[in-house]
Amino acid sequence: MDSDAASTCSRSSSPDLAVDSAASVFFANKMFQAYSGDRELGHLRAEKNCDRPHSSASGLKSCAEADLSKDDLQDLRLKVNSRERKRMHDLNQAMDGLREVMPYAQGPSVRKLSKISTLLLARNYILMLSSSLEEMKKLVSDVYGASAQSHSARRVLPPASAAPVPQLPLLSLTPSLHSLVGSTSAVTVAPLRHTSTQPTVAHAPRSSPTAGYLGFPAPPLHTMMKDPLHLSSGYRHFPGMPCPCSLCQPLPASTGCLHSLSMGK
DNA sequence: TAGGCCATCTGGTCCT
DNA sequence: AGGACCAGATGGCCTA
Repeated sequence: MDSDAASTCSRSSSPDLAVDSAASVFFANKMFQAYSGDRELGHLRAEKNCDRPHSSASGLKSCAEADLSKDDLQDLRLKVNSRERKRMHDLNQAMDGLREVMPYAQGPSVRKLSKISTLLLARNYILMLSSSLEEMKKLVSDVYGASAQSHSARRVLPPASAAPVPQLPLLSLTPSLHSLVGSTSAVTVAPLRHTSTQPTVAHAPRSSPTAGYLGFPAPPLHTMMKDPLHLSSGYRHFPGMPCPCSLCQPLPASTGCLHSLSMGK
Protein backbone atom coordinates (compact mmCIF):
# COMPACT_ATOMS: atom_id res chain seq x y z
CA MET A 1 0.00 0.00 0.00
CA ASP A 2 1.16 3.48 -0.60
CA SER A 3 1.06 4.42 3.01
CA ASP A 4 3.76 1.90 3.62
CA ALA A 5 6.09 4.23 1.86
CA ALA A 6 5.83 6.44 4.87
CA SER A 7 7.42 3.77 6.95
CA THR A 8 11.09 3.85 7.52
CA CYS A 9 13.36 1.11 6.38
CA SER A 10 13.39 -0.18 9.90
CA ARG A 11 9.73 -0.74 9.45
CA SER A 12 8.71 1.38 12.32
CA SER A 13 5.42 0.32 13.67
CA SER A 14 4.45 3.90 14.24
CA PRO A 15 4.98 5.63 10.96
CA ASP A 16 4.76 9.36 11.04
CA LEU A 17 1.75 9.54 8.92
CA ALA A 18 0.14 12.85 9.63
CA VAL A 19 -3.57 12.63 9.97
CA ASP A 20 -3.94 15.72 7.86
CA SER A 21 -2.19 14.06 5.02
CA ALA A 22 -4.12 10.90 5.49
CA ALA A 23 -6.91 12.10 3.30
CA SER A 24 -4.70 12.63 0.33
CA VAL A 25 -3.06 9.31 0.91
CA PHE A 26 -6.39 7.72 1.28
CA PHE A 27 -7.81 9.21 -1.88
CA ALA A 28 -4.69 8.32 -3.77
CA ASN A 29 -4.44 4.74 -2.75
CA LYS A 30 -5.76 1.83 -4.66
CA MET A 31 -7.92 0.61 -1.92
CA PHE A 32 -9.92 3.77 -1.88
CA GLN A 33 -10.15 3.81 -5.63
CA ALA A 34 -11.39 0.29 -5.63
CA TYR A 35 -13.67 1.13 -2.80
CA SER A 36 -15.07 4.13 -4.59
CA GLY A 37 -15.34 2.47 -7.91
CA ASP A 38 -16.59 -0.92 -7.03
CA ARG A 39 -18.40 -0.67 -3.82
CA GLU A 40 -19.25 2.70 -2.58
CA LEU A 41 -21.69 3.79 -5.20
CA GLY A 42 -23.67 0.65 -5.00
CA HIS A 43 -23.26 0.72 -1.27
CA LEU A 44 -24.50 4.24 -1.09
CA ARG A 45 -27.44 3.37 -3.23
CA ALA A 46 -28.23 0.58 -0.89
CA GLU A 47 -27.91 2.93 2.02
CA LYS A 48 -30.15 5.45 0.44
CA ASN A 49 -32.76 2.79 0.04
CA CYS A 50 -32.16 1.60 3.57
CA ASP A 51 -31.73 -1.92 2.33
CA ARG A 52 -29.65 -2.66 5.36
CA PRO A 53 -31.03 -1.09 8.47
CA HIS A 54 -27.76 -1.54 10.30
CA SER A 55 -25.58 -0.34 7.53
CA SER A 56 -21.87 -0.08 7.29
CA ALA A 57 -19.13 1.35 9.38
CA SER A 58 -19.09 2.39 12.97
CA GLY A 59 -19.73 5.99 12.11
CA LEU A 60 -22.42 5.21 9.59
CA LYS A 61 -25.12 3.60 11.52
CA SER A 62 -28.59 4.61 10.69
CA CYS A 63 -30.84 5.54 7.89
CA ALA A 64 -30.20 9.13 8.84
CA GLU A 65 -27.07 8.85 6.79
CA ALA A 66 -29.25 8.52 3.76
CA ASP A 67 -29.65 12.24 4.02
CA LEU A 68 -25.94 12.73 3.83
CA SER A 69 -24.37 13.54 0.57
CA LYS A 70 -21.66 11.39 -0.85
CA ASP A 71 -19.12 13.94 0.28
CA ASP A 72 -20.47 13.84 3.79
CA LEU A 73 -20.23 10.10 3.82
CA GLN A 74 -16.70 10.30 2.56
CA ASP A 75 -15.86 12.77 5.29
CA LEU A 76 -17.39 10.46 7.81
CA ARG A 77 -15.47 7.55 6.42
CA LEU A 78 -12.27 9.55 6.60
CA LYS A 79 -12.98 10.51 10.16
CA VAL A 80 -13.55 6.92 11.14
CA ASN A 81 -10.45 5.80 9.33
CA SER A 82 -8.43 8.54 10.94
CA ARG A 83 -9.59 7.57 14.39
CA GLU A 84 -8.76 3.97 13.77
CA ARG A 85 -5.38 4.94 12.42
CA LYS A 86 -4.69 7.02 15.48
CA ARG A 87 -5.80 4.21 17.70
CA MET A 88 -3.43 1.84 16.04
CA HIS A 89 -0.62 4.37 16.25
CA ASP A 90 -1.25 4.73 19.96
CA LEU A 91 -1.18 1.00 20.28
CA ASN A 92 2.11 0.89 18.44
CA GLN A 93 3.52 3.63 20.65
CA ALA A 94 2.62 1.55 23.65
CA MET A 95 4.28 -1.39 21.98
CA ASP A 96 7.40 0.71 21.43
CA GLY A 97 7.31 1.71 25.07
CA LEU A 98 7.20 -1.92 26.00
CA ARG A 99 10.13 -2.66 23.72
CA GLU A 100 12.14 0.04 25.43
CA VAL A 101 11.94 -1.63 28.79
CA MET A 102 12.52 -5.10 27.49
CA PRO A 103 15.91 -6.76 27.88
CA TYR A 104 16.55 -6.38 24.23
CA ALA A 105 19.23 -4.23 22.69
CA GLN A 106 18.03 -1.14 20.94
CA GLY A 107 19.72 0.46 18.03
CA PRO A 108 19.55 1.17 14.36
CA SER A 109 21.38 -1.98 13.45
CA VAL A 110 19.17 -4.18 15.51
CA ARG A 111 15.93 -5.23 14.05
CA LYS A 112 12.96 -4.34 16.11
CA LEU A 113 11.13 -7.07 17.90
CA SER A 114 7.94 -8.01 16.22
CA LYS A 115 4.74 -7.40 18.10
CA ILE A 116 4.16 -11.00 18.92
CA SER A 117 7.76 -11.44 20.00
CA THR A 118 7.52 -8.35 22.16
CA LEU A 119 4.46 -9.66 23.91
CA LEU A 120 5.88 -13.11 24.42
CA LEU A 121 9.20 -11.78 25.62
CA ALA A 122 7.44 -9.39 27.97
CA ARG A 123 5.46 -12.20 29.42
CA ASN A 124 8.50 -14.34 29.98
CA TYR A 125 10.41 -11.40 31.35
CA ILE A 126 7.72 -10.80 33.92
CA LEU A 127 7.80 -14.46 34.81
CA MET A 128 11.54 -14.32 35.21
CA LEU A 129 11.41 -11.23 37.39
CA SER A 130 8.73 -12.74 39.57
CA SER A 131 10.71 -15.90 39.92
CA SER A 132 13.88 -13.99 40.68
CA LEU A 133 12.15 -11.94 43.29
CA GLU A 134 10.87 -15.03 45.03
CA GLU A 135 14.30 -16.59 45.00
CA MET A 136 15.89 -13.45 46.31
CA LYS A 137 13.43 -13.32 49.14
CA LYS A 138 14.09 -16.93 49.94
CA LEU A 139 17.85 -16.51 49.85
CA VAL A 140 17.77 -13.39 51.95
CA SER A 141 15.70 -15.10 54.56
CA ASP A 142 18.00 -18.12 54.44
CA VAL A 143 21.09 -16.00 54.80
CA TYR A 144 19.73 -13.94 57.61
CA GLY A 145 18.31 -16.99 59.29
CA ALA A 146 21.60 -18.81 59.13
CA SER A 147 23.44 -15.69 60.14
CA ALA A 148 21.28 -15.25 63.19
CA GLN A 149 21.71 -18.87 64.10
CA SER A 150 25.46 -18.87 63.77
CA HIS A 151 25.88 -15.48 65.32
CA SER A 152 25.38 -16.77 68.81
CA ALA A 153 27.53 -19.84 68.35
CA ARG A 154 30.27 -18.18 66.37
CA ARG A 155 33.39 -17.01 68.11
CA VAL A 156 36.07 -16.09 65.65
CA LEU A 157 35.92 -16.59 61.95
CA PRO A 158 39.13 -17.13 60.03
CA PRO A 159 39.62 -14.60 57.24
CA ALA A 160 39.28 -17.23 54.56
CA SER A 161 35.71 -17.91 55.55
CA ALA A 162 34.91 -14.28 55.91
CA ALA A 163 33.00 -14.35 52.68
CA PRO A 164 30.36 -16.81 53.62
CA VAL A 165 27.45 -15.67 51.56
CA PRO A 166 26.55 -18.08 48.82
CA GLN A 167 27.40 -17.09 45.29
CA LEU A 168 23.83 -16.51 44.78
CA PRO A 169 22.77 -14.32 41.98
CA LEU A 170 23.77 -16.06 38.81
CA LEU A 171 23.46 -19.62 39.92
CA SER A 172 20.29 -19.19 41.80
CA LEU A 173 18.68 -17.15 39.13
CA THR A 174 19.51 -19.28 36.19
CA PRO A 175 16.50 -21.50 36.61
CA SER A 176 14.29 -18.54 36.08
CA LEU A 177 16.26 -17.35 33.13
CA HIS A 178 14.69 -20.03 31.13
CA SER A 179 11.36 -18.52 31.75
CA LEU A 180 12.64 -15.52 29.91
CA VAL A 181 14.37 -17.33 27.16
CA GLY A 182 11.74 -19.89 26.59
CA SER A 183 8.73 -20.80 28.57
CA THR A 184 6.65 -23.30 26.74
CA SER A 185 3.34 -22.72 28.34
CA ALA A 186 1.74 -20.24 26.03
CA VAL A 187 3.63 -20.73 22.88
CA THR A 188 4.40 -24.22 21.88
CA VAL A 189 4.03 -27.75 22.91
CA ALA A 190 7.15 -28.85 21.13
CA PRO A 191 9.54 -30.46 23.56
CA LEU A 192 12.67 -28.56 24.30
CA ARG A 193 15.87 -30.09 23.07
CA HIS A 194 19.31 -29.50 24.32
CA THR A 195 21.32 -28.18 21.46
CA SER A 196 24.95 -27.42 21.53
CA THR A 197 25.55 -27.47 17.84
CA GLN A 198 24.22 -24.08 16.98
CA PRO A 199 26.83 -21.73 15.70
CA THR A 200 27.92 -19.11 18.08
CA VAL A 201 27.39 -15.49 17.46
CA ALA A 202 28.46 -14.76 13.98
CA HIS A 203 25.99 -12.02 13.19
CA ALA A 204 26.54 -9.74 16.10
CA PRO A 205 24.39 -6.84 14.96
CA ARG A 206 21.56 -9.12 14.05
CA SER A 207 21.82 -11.41 16.97
CA SER A 208 19.39 -11.55 19.76
CA PRO A 209 20.35 -8.98 22.34
CA THR A 210 18.13 -10.60 24.86
CA ALA A 211 20.57 -13.28 25.77
CA GLY A 212 23.39 -10.83 25.48
CA TYR A 213 21.75 -8.65 28.02
CA LEU A 214 21.71 -11.56 30.36
CA GLY A 215 25.35 -12.26 29.80
CA PHE A 216 24.83 -15.10 27.39
CA PRO A 217 26.14 -15.44 23.92
CA ALA A 218 23.24 -14.66 21.71
CA PRO A 219 21.80 -16.85 19.01
CA PRO A 220 21.53 -15.44 15.52
CA LEU A 221 18.57 -13.26 14.93
CA HIS A 222 17.28 -15.22 12.02
CA THR A 223 16.70 -18.00 14.45
CA MET A 224 15.10 -15.51 16.70
CA MET A 225 12.82 -14.29 14.00
CA LYS A 226 11.73 -17.73 13.00
CA ASP A 227 11.33 -18.72 16.56
CA PRO A 228 11.59 -15.55 18.55
CA LEU A 229 12.01 -17.16 21.90
CA HIS A 230 13.80 -20.29 20.80
CA LEU A 231 10.92 -22.36 21.87
CA SER A 232 10.62 -24.91 19.20
CA SER A 233 14.18 -25.12 18.03
CA GLY A 234 15.57 -26.09 21.36
CA TYR A 235 17.27 -24.37 24.17
CA ARG A 236 20.89 -23.43 23.95
CA HIS A 237 23.20 -24.60 26.60
CA PHE A 238 26.10 -22.44 27.48
CA PRO A 239 29.47 -23.69 28.65
CA GLY A 240 29.91 -23.46 32.35
CA MET A 241 26.33 -22.49 32.96
CA PRO A 242 23.91 -24.65 34.83
CA CYS A 243 21.06 -25.83 32.70
CA PRO A 244 18.19 -23.46 33.12
CA CYS A 245 15.79 -25.21 30.82
CA SER A 246 12.40 -26.06 32.09
CA LEU A 247 13.03 -29.74 31.72
CA CYS A 248 15.67 -29.49 34.38
CA GLN A 249 14.37 -26.51 36.27
CA PRO A 250 10.66 -26.03 36.26
CA LEU A 251 9.41 -22.67 37.27
CA PRO A 252 8.75 -22.21 40.92
CA ALA A 253 5.18 -22.59 41.99
CA SER A 254 5.15 -19.00 43.12
CA THR A 255 4.78 -17.93 39.56
CA GLY A 256 2.10 -20.41 38.84
CA CYS A 257 -0.55 -17.77 38.87
CA LEU A 258 1.27 -15.95 36.14
CA HIS A 259 1.22 -19.02 34.01
CA SER A 260 -2.48 -18.86 33.91
CA LEU A 261 -2.31 -15.54 32.17
CA SER A 262 -3.43 -16.07 28.69
CA MET A 263 -1.89 -14.37 25.76
CA GLY A 264 -4.94 -14.91 23.69
CA LYS A 265 -8.39 -13.55 24.11
C1' DT B 1 8.96 -16.90 -4.64
C1' DA B 2 6.78 -18.03 -0.31
C1' DG B 3 6.08 -16.59 4.12
C1' DG B 4 6.27 -13.24 7.88
C1' DC B 5 5.18 -8.80 9.44
C1' DC B 6 2.96 -4.69 9.06
C1' DA B 7 -0.37 -0.61 8.12
C1' DT B 8 -4.66 0.46 6.68
C1' DC B 9 -9.52 0.07 5.58
C1' DT B 10 -13.80 -1.75 6.77
C1' DG B 11 -17.96 -3.49 9.04
C1' DG B 12 -19.75 -5.29 13.28
C1' DT B 13 -20.43 -4.91 18.19
C1' DC B 14 -20.33 -2.86 22.61
C1' DC B 15 -20.17 0.98 25.70
C1' DT B 16 -21.11 5.67 27.42
C1' DA C 1 -25.46 8.96 18.49
C1' DG C 2 -20.79 8.76 18.60
C1' DG C 3 -16.68 6.63 19.77
C1' DA C 4 -13.78 2.62 21.07
C1' DC C 5 -12.59 -1.89 20.21
C1' DC C 6 -12.09 -5.88 17.45
C1' DA C 7 -11.29 -9.03 13.65
C1' DG C 8 -11.11 -9.95 8.71
C1' DA C 9 -9.39 -8.53 4.27
C1' DT C 10 -6.00 -6.51 1.46
C1' DG C 11 -1.73 -5.16 -0.30
C1' DG C 12 3.19 -3.67 0.34
C1' DC C 13 7.87 -4.58 2.01
C1' DC C 14 11.46 -7.59 3.42
C1' DT C 15 14.05 -11.82 4.01
C1' DA C 16 15.41 -16.64 3.48
